[in-house]
Amino acid sequence: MPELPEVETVRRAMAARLVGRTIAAIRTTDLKLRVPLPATQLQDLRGGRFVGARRRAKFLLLDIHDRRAVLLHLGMSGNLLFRPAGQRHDHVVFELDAGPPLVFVDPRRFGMVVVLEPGEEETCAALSRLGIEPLDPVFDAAYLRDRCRDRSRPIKNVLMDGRAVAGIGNIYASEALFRAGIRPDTAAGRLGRARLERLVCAIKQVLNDAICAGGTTVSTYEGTGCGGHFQQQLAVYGRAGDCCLVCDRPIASRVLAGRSTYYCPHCQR
DNA sequence: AACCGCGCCTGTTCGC
DNA sequence: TGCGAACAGGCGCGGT
Repeated sequence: MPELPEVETVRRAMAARLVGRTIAAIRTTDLKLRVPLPATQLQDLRGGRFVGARRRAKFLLLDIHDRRAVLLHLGMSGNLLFRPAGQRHDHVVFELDAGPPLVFVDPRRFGMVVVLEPGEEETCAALSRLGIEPLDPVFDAAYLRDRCRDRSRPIKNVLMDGRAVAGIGNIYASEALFRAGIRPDTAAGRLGRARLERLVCAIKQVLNDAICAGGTTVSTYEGTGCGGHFQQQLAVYGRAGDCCLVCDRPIASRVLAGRSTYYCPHCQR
């Protein structure tokens, strides 16, 4: 599922291949995604030229020359692909002035595509609720400690709460906690400065490693173009019952905040 | 106010 | 073998 590293991978692909292209035509389906597709607003983008590709948490912003922007969320099965359109689950098709069209594909329809008019980004509710970026230098142990202070909820829930730090999903929360040697169900408020320092380090490291690998490819998400290969570096996610790569004992799993969580009961305390 | 649990979706996997 | 149930999950919302 697309989390921060996967969205960043798509962003880079858009920066390389989409920026500079002009929209020749747009086609949309009638199917409702997370919100209904704004068919008319999308049609009105015809003639617009893409001038930038940005990421905020798991949101993508494709900037148009006239200060409008296309705001996308890949949900859990969304993708942006340069290829001929017409397949099942193709929801939005951007015909371009050169090359194959850009297609927004999303089988499970948890994704979102909206058009932001000039200035609308600043007032956009979905974006304004977001916490800070985990790869931003302002995300440090002091910040995380502030978000954990007096909290009894599990640390994994804090990491997954986009209002604190945005873009970490289920895969990378599990992986970062493993790298930091912290049990996912540890009450956030019980973590001291040293452990939070380690956790912040582990989060940045695992996200950067995954971005370098082009993201994680799983059954529901093949990545953009050739797809990422971070799944080869997963230490705990999806490995319940398998041997821990460090201590050889079995990886455990349990549900936290309604999400499967994987950890090594021996390496994580 | 904080936080948990639910529902939205569909493709895949599992058990009977 | 074939079918339905369970599961996957980001996120907003409603209830506690």
